[in-house]
Amino acid sequence: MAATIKEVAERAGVSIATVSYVLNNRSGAVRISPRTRERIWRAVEELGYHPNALARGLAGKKTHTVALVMQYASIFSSWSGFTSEMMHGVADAAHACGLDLLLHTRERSDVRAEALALADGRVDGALLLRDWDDPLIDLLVEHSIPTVLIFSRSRNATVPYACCDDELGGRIAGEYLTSLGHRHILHLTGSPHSSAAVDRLRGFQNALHDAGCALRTDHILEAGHAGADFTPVAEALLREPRPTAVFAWSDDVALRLMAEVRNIGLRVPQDLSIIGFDSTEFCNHTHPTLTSVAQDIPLIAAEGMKMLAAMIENGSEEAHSIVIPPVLCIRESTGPAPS
Amino acid sequence: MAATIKEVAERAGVSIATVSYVLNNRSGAVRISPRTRERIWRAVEELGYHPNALARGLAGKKTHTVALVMQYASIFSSWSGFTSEMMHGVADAAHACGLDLLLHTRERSDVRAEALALADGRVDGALLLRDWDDPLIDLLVEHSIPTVLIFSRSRNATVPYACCDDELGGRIAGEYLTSLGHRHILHLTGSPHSSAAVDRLRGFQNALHDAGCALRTDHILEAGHAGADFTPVAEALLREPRPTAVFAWSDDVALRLMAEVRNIGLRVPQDLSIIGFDSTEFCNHTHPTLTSVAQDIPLIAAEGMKMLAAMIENGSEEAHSIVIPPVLCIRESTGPAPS
DNA sequence: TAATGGTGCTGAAGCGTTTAACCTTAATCG
DNA sequence: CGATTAAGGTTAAACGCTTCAGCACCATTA
Repeated sequence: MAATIKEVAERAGVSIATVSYVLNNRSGAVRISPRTRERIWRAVEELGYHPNALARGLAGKKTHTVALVMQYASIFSSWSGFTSEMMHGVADAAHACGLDLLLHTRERSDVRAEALALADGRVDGALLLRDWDDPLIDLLVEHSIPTVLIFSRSRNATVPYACCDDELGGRIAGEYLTSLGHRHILHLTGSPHSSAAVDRLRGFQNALHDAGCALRTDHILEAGHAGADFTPVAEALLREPRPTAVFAWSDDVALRLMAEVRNIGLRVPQDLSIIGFDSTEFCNHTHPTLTSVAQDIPLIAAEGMKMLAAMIENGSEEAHSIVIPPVLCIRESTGPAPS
Repeated sequence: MAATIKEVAERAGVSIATVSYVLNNRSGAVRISPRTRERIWRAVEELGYHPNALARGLAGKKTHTVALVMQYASIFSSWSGFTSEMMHGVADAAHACGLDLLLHTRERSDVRAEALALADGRVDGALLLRDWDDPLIDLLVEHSIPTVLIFSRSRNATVPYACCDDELGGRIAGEYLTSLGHRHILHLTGSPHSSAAVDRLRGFQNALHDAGCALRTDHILEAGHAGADFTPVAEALLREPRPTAVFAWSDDVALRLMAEVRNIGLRVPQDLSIIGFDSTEFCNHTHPTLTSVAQDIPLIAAEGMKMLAAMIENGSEEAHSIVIPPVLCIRESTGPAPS
């Protein structure tokens, strides 16, 4: 259907090889006169030729495509804007690096199959948004597929990552709330498989400990993205000693908490302060607006993509992980502890 | 690096062709004894073999990959959850159809280049989330790439589409607001290049007209997704005759409107009713919760994907567009017109 | 005049599959 | 007993591209 390199060669009256050299501008490898170049480009133009990416990938060794591999379900079912901002960053950076994006959102049940599928030649590398202990990571290394983790640390030293300094983020939240005078604080954490959630918890715990009001075990509740049950949270809010503040590990969770809190009849922030994480755009549009620890999501995503591009280019050497510090973004949902 | 079909053949002691036949289970084409099959599968297992998708695509004629082509910038910069729900639907359906997803989010400046890139052999078809008058559509048809539009009608009869009945959606909003007694209503519309925005406007206009309170021209304001300027909206809200209700063409816009309205000092819904479109999850979490015309985003996305899969399978014949009716979802942001 | 070197190109071998066409062997038939 | 036929494969030509190795030609140089 589409024109092939052969047709271009015929029309320009040269060999296929010559066309290939000109198209890839492999200067130095072989010299081609300006006149011949000119003729070839004209033929390309006239035929509307575009090289076949499959053939190119097969013959050469690069496809200029990377996979974005996500945890299924959990990721697109969240409506916090995290996903959108991340995709934005990833797509931007990929484009800037001249890479195309193949989306992988399979169940994580058949990790081996997923790894094999990723090794089918279509991609030069993989950007992973997965649990930090995901077996897929090691499998990709085995298949020697350049891999970078985003929004998670990596336990495999050969796999670099780009993420927020989540421990610092947790600490920031803790220091801020205690500085407001809060002593009894609830923490809604994420999955224990998420290094981000775990780190935020640890940082938060340390901050509270340093402030002399250690986090109670029964004040740590897991509240993943999706339609998690919030009744334990409601109970904890009313149980003595009643918390006067909540640190939610994500804006997503914070927002759902706000609705819950309204139902109970507590006022934010007079009765209860709430702080989230991510500081996505909609924090400005809730009522009251949501105080949140801000991580630069597009930046982190983009940095991850750039690292991956570099690994693909130069081999996996010298790829160095990157950790971006978060900053506190104070809005209306937090205030002094009630006396 | 990865095992090839050749190695499998050698290990199983058969020819490459035999392996190919067994792997693709092309029964009827050639017969292979159970014992040979068995040996081949064992070799596959032992070598961890997975066919190279590029070679397969080159030799055969299918890649089992489709492109999801989006309007750049506009799409991931929205935080309303539309994008997330759509991606969810698309990813799900693609997986169900055995298709992989290649993401295309280029600028729409170089449409010809984009079309050529889509014709580079990597994809069997394209799912488009674009302006309804986008020149890319016709270009893809020229290149005879199976194409389906989602969330937009198509002006090219050979390109089927899956979308919401947006005109009905507009009508529903109009009938509901007029039934509440509102006579002066503001409409925040989207881009004139979006068939959804245009259709919703038309349906809304018709409904108001039928109710005997035609929509004033100065009560139609464009408010696209991104950081559009809202001062004209603020002005219109205070200008006589003062609107008592607003129909926003998307939840995204409605949410930003709510913040704006709070600044002005109007109460929702006592002073001003607000109705959005999409009824994404966060409508349940705003304060007050947001009344909205609900379209089934994942369903529409999935139907589009299924149509595309069918077109790829059976050729472009008999593909029939699908239009899903929306329903009204009443929450707290709308109420009777103030007397 | 022969050797050397640069210029400008071409031939052909891959890359890993699919698939139409053909080949071999042994059993079956008339 | 020679001809069919079925079973169970194999051969080799694509698919569209990259790239190494060479080759012909002309202009220098020794």
